[in-house]
Amino acid sequence: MSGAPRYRFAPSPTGFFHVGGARTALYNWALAQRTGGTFVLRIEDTDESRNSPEWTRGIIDALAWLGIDSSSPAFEGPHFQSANAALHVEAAMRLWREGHAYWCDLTPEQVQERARESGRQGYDGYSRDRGLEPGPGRVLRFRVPEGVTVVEDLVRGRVEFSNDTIEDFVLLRGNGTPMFLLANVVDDIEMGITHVVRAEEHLPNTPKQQMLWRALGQPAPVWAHVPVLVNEQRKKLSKRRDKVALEQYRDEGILPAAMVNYLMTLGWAPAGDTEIVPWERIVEEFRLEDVNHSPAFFDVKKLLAFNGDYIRMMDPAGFIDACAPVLAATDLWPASRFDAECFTAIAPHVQTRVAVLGEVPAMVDFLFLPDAPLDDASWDKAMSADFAREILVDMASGLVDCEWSAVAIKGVLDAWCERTGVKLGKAQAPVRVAITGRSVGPPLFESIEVLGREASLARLRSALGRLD
RNA sequence: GCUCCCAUCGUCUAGUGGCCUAGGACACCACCCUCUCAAGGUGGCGGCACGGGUUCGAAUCCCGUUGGGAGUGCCA
Repeated sequence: MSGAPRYRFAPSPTGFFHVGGARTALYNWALAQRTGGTFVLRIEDTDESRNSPEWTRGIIDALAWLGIDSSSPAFEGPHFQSANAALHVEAAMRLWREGHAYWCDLTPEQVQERARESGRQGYDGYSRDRGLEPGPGRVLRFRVPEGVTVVEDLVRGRVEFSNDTIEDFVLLRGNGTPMFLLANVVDDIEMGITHVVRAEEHLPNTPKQQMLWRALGQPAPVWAHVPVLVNEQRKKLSKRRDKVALEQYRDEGILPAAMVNYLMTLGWAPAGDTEIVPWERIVEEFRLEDVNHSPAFFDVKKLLAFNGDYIRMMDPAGFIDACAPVLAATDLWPASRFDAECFTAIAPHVQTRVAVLGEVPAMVDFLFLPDAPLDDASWDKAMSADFAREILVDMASGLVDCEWSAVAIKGVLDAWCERTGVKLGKAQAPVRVAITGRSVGPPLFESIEVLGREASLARLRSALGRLD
């Protein structure tokens, strides 16, 4: 065993990959990368039946999307906690033999009853000195020593817990199965974990775990409890009310680099005046000691802004490639009508106009539909202009034999504007609606060029017909 | 209730006793650019929760108040 640090990451078994978990994973990964350490993935559930292969697969896919590559030498796992049950029980028995734990035959109801009578919280240590042997229905409890437990935390500093506020917690259930807390520590020791970087919500449990490490004869790992992610109500992100599944953002067309960069700026900031920085710089600069102490609001608006920046940073070909999945998945047009060349031609114009890839299909659908997708509000507004009919007639004739380029097409409209004195900004509106169906979208003349002469003329005539 | 954590613009943050008249980013507003919408450019709005100390000097250190949050299972 070398001295290289080993960082444990354990996603909470929720059925999806939580954005908060994603950030913690990134912290661990960045640290492992910089220090030459190892990122140890652990699936933590003492109940094997809940460790579904799909869930594990999903975790690994999500991590890969974030750039945490399971085939990297720095990546280890997944380890399944439930596979180590025998080891957990063995450790518990050792703690009992050495006097660090004792058996208790009280039922949960009896424990509650005693607490109610004495007016004190939790278990009162009733069986501490009764010298009970193991037996069915009996739980093994840890004998919390007197004194104070000091947790040295890399982000919080020194945190003290008076041991008399910690009850003798259960290690082994009445049915003999190990509790999470025990399993966790035994696995950490077994896997040589040196750094535990996780969400702040685990801080109150830390003294218990640290006592377990000591009782098992091991020096505690380095702890780091990072602040939780909250919603606008300043409450911990919840599955019910908040959008917390990483997969959902991925499916909507958030770029992994943008998500990674944004997540890293929650509770931390790279040096300098810009927060948009490549992963390499994050690896170089990120320090747990610099992580903020207070909860951070997960701001989707800012995520979108980051994503827009990342979209614009892509080269045109890269953008086109990135759009492929959303274009293939859309049901806005029949798949057979999609034309890759058309999309390639219009792509640079949509690249500056979207914040997520998911917006792309709706912006170019008019190119792949037989007719302009009609938006009534846009139509009513644009066609109410008194020159609407006139301009459509003029374009319908002008486009018949003009040179087929965006500039030439613009020239036709410019000429009309010159004759009538109508501003181009006004004059383009009815044409835009006739061609694209909407009042907003990519630049008009390029759109017409890409659409083609025949289709454009057909749409102008069809709009004219509709005007009557 | 008990234990623990936290407190800089609306939001995310920089700041570790003098470089602070508190810097940046997102959002918002205005202007410029412009065929719509964006993008881009320029500028603006806006903050150290409160009260006491310590110090020549406090956003920064200490105490208290208030306000938030988390944990409190024979769950993980």
